[in-house]
Amino acid sequence: MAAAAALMFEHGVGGTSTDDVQAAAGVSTSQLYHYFGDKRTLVRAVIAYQTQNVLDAQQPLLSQLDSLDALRTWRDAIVSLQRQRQCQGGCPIGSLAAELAETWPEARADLADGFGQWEAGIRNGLRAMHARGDLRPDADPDQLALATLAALQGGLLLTQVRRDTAPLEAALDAILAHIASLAAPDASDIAARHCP
Amino acid sequence: MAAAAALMFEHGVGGTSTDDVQAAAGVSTSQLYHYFGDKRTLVRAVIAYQTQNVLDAQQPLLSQLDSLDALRTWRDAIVSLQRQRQCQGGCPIGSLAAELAETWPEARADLADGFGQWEAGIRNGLRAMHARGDLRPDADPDQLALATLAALQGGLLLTQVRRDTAPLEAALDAILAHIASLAAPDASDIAARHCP
DNA sequence: CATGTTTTGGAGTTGACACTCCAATCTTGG
DNA sequence: CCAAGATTGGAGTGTCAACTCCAAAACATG
Repeated sequence: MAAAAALMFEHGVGGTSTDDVQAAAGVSTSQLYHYFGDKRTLVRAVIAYQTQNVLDAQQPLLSQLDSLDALRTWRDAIVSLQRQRQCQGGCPIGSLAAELAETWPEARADLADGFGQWEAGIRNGLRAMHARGDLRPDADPDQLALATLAALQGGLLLTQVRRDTAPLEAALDAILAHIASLAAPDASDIAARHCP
Repeated sequence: MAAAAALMFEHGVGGTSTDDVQAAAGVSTSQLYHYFGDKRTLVRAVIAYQTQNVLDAQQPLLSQLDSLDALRTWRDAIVSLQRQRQCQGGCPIGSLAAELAETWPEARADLADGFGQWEAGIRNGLRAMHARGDLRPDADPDQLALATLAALQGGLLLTQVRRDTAPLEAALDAILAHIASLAAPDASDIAARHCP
């Protein structure tokens, strides 16, 4: 399972044969087919596994993503993770999505669901900020959450292709700056403001 | 060539056999191998073809992408194109990138180059705005261009997976709003500004 | 310990796919 | 009109990947 996920992350679904998975996991053909039935089932299991993996990894930061500082810490964590991977591999869910979405409706649904959960994590934080009055009333936290996830995915893709974290940083910094610009000014800001 | 590009856009590179291409293009095996040598060469030709396609399609808008209005028109064009495609297919370059980047260094380089040209198109417009004083001096047009392309790619991916243009719109609107917030205030804005 | 059930090993089958090969056809230059 | 070369058709080949199958081993239950 973990072996299959790792191989498919590295070589794509199409580039990973069941033999490869067997060799990496140290199991025989019959075991693999006994537990998974066929390759499609295996792939869907990998989708679920990777979704869970990503969500678990993000959980600690995601659950408290309700301030600009938290968002910046989150950004830094993602960038440094990508850097330590030498920009190889993009997003585990995003890569699967791009490869499978168009050719396999069931997989697309699974992946849409995975993205949905991720988006929900981000959305919760932004909604909390909004409810607390940290974001201006006219800001739409749901839309910002969607835009943030999109920026992350696009940044990861470009970063993967260019082998350079600059696009990821630019994308996340832009969306964070945008969120910051929608932050409700607090008392001290108002006091400090002056006419030009 | 066009047939191969269309098939690979729809079913991915792995999901497109040389037989499929032959059937779609109405040519025989020997023609295909006479002109392309092998599948790898064909795929690289498809990458070049799609890059050119995208750049040509964007050219009219991209070459004048030097104002907020132009950016908004560009955004609308992309969203409506995606909508009329019923959100199928994502970005021709982005899909290829996600599928091939990790497993084939030469293709990755080709795709990085394609993205580079696209980014350059966006960058030119933003640099023009910056030079003309439409953007605040502390805004970095190069970084904004990168972030814009990333937002577009991420938005397209999520839109493809969810079969709904909302993510694309959210992503592009966020980055455009961010650029707008970096626009240098003109005389009338300053006149209209007042202390709270 | 006996018997039935689940799990495992690995050889074997089937089909698809990238690619080859040579004969037939068309094009070109004299 | 002829010969040399370029181009085309399509059957054929080797490889590889997904999946099957059955016998052997492990395990459970009375």
